[in-house]
Amino acid sequence: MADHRQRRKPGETREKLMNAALELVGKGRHFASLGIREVTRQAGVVPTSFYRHFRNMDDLGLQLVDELGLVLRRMMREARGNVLQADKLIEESVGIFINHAQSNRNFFLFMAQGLAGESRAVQEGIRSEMRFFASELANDLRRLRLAEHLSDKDLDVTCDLVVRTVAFSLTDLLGVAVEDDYQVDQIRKRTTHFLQLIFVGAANWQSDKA
Amino acid sequence: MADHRQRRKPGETREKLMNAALELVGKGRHFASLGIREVTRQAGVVPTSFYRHFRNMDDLGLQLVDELGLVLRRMMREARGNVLQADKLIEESVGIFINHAQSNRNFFLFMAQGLAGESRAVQEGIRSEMRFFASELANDLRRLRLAEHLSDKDLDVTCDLVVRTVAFSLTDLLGVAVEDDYQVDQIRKRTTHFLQLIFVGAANWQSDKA
DNA sequence: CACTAATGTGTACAGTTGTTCACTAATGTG
DNA sequence: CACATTAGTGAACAACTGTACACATTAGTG
Repeated sequence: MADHRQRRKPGETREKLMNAALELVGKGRHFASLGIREVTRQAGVVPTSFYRHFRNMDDLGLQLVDELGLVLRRMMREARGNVLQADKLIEESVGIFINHAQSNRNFFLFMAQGLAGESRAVQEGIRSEMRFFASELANDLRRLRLAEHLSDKDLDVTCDLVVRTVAFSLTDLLGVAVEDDYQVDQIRKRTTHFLQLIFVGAANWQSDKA
Repeated sequence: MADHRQRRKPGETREKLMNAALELVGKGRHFASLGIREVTRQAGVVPTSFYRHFRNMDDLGLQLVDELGLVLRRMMREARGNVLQADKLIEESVGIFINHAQSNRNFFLFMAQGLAGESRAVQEGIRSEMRFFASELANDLRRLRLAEHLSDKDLDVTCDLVVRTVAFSLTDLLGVAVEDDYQVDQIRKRTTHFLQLIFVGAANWQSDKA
């Protein structure tokens, strides 16, 4: 009777559910411990609605990974547009990365969790996104003529290490409050230091190889 | 009547419970998603026994972190004893690390999960273990006169990066089957390559700073 | 050897979970 | 505009959850 079930935009509930999961992750919960009822409750939706959009929680996780890919691509685009001088490349990139990580906090939290998560598929998806990211980075470095003395393989390893290092910094960043400027700045400096160390290593690689 | 409740060695059930949790983690479950009943079932113990040893699952996690510390210390001791020549230092250390990671698989799996886990305390505990590990590594490098041109701070950052890199490799390693020799060897080579890159960077650090 | 603290057990209960089902409203297609 | 499809709802269920309680057994103490 007083039944105001109304369908608004298509896919709206789907988004609400995905956001709800991210919100719970943002509140400190681990994705692997979330239940269907919990997510639907947070989304303000009846439990059965879940099945209209996802087969189970793993499925939801997979679709989150897809969206994560979009976030990463946006970040790359911005980095490519804003990094002008090569000498400030590292500082600027780290800055952009930290900004994105802060404004998409829950997404990156989900990513950090998923790396050692319980769904093999989600794990593989995130790894795949990281590989893509690394290969794009390698392209950029080639394009900017910043890695001319490195073999393809060595460049690949270097970029992989860079991406891993940044991903690990992510877990530092997500462990401190967004408004804790001091700590955030510490992480920024340390991450920059890491990357500089790696690039110095890459720059001196061949010669030391003998 | 036929009530064979018997107390064997003290702390035996405690161990059984901790092992049970690790076993479940080893089977692909995420620690954050484990329940008390589930763990006690796996341990072959009645649910109420759990409370004799732990206040809740977080508490169990914390105690696992403590044991993890012991495992890491054992690994360090072995590395210190077996790494003879400085020129093979990286290869040998990576080898020892991989061996330990394989034979204490579930422990390291737990560690990898806990880094982005749901209990802040566990997270902090693991981080603390990693810091300790890094500082010990710094001591060793100093002792071996392998980092004489680096400031304390730069050495600290370098060792931190090394530990993070190895920890990340851990997640690669735990993602492949123990008996998949080819993949394990790939990971070993890649990790070695990472560390060499970092050490080349460290060796050329000051000069490039200017 | 008696006694106390520690440990293990069985039962119980209220709350939550995932999932199914039949039903209804809105949407977009022809 | 009829109609099939999609999306949302509520009630129901059996299975499982964490936790509390009273009780039984053991270990180690003096």
